[in-house]
Amino acid sequence: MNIEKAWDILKNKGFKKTDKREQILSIFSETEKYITAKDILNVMKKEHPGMSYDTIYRNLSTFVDLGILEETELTGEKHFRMQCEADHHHHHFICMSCGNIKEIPFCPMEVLQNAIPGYEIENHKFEIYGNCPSCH
Amino acid sequence: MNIEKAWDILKNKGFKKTDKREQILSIFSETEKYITAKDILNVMKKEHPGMSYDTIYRNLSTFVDLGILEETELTGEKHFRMQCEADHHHHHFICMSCGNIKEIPFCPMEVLQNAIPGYEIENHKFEIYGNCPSCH
DNA sequence: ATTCTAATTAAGAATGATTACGATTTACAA
DNA sequence: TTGTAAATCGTAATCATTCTTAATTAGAAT
Repeated sequence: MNIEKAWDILKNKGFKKTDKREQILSIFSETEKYITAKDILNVMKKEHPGMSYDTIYRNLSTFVDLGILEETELTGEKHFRMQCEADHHHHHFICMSCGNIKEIPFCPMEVLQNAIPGYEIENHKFEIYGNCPSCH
Repeated sequence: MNIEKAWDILKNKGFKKTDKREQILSIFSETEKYITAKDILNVMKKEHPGMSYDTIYRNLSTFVDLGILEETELTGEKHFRMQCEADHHHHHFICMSCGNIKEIPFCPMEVLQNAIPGYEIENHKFEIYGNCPSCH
C-alpha cells in the first residue's frame, strides 16, 4: 500500500482530501513499524499544535475499515501500520526491541483447517515476538 | 489445573488462603471460557457487595505469574482462564458466540523456527476465532 | 488461646487509552 | 461564489486498569 493507492480508495468511497489525512498517511508511508495513535500525535503536533486525538483515532479507524492500515494489539495499546501489498496472505515477526517487522512467508491456517472440522473459522491471529538479528 | 493444585502452588510460594482467592479460583474451575475481571466482580459482589477491583486484578496477576491462569487480550480487554493441564504445548480455538474454547492439537512454531533463521523468538500468539459447531 | 506481623483487602482516587460531543471550520460540488 | 455535508477542534466522558492509604486478617510465634 502506498499513499496514491490509499487516496484512490478514499476518493472512491467519497472521503475528502484533507491535510490531516495526508500527513497521517505520509507518516505511515515512512515506516515499516507498528505505531500508536500517540506516536502520530507527537509528530503532527509540531506542525499543528491544536491537533485533536479525535481526528487521529477517527481516521485510523476509517483507514483500517478501508483496508489501508492493519491493526494489532501490543502491550495493551492499538498499533497500526500500512497494509502489506503482498499478494499472498502472510504474518509478521515483530521485534520487541527496535519495532521492525519481518514477513513470515507462511500461514498455519491451511494445515489447521483440517484439524478442527465443523469449526467455522472467521479470523485468526498469528504473531511472533522477539529480537531481530540486529537487536540480538 | 484444579483448585487443589492451585492451592499447592500458592501455599508453596507463601501466599495466604483467603476467601476471595478461594472464590476466584472456584469461579474459574466452573468454566472453560475466557472471562474478564468484570465478569468475576459481577459474580462476587452478590456475596461481597464491597468487593474491590483491586483485589481481583491483584490476584489475577498473581495467578498468571504462578502459572495458575492463562491470559489473553480479546477485543481490548484482558481475559483469563485456568491454565490447561495438557502435557503438550497447544493453542485454542475461541468461539466468539458462546465463548467456549477448543484445544488445537498443534503448534506452528516448530515449522516456523526454520523459516526465519537469526530471529530470536521469545513469544508467540496463535489464536483462532470463529463459531463452534453448536453456534453455527 | 492470645498476640504479633506481614500479607491482604477495601474504598476510592488516579492514570492512560480511547471515544463522544457540540461548536466551528473546510472541501468540494453545484 | 455559495451551500452543505464532512471533517476537525477542544474538551469532556468513558472504560479498563493501577495506585494509595488505612483497616482488616491469616497464620506464625508466644
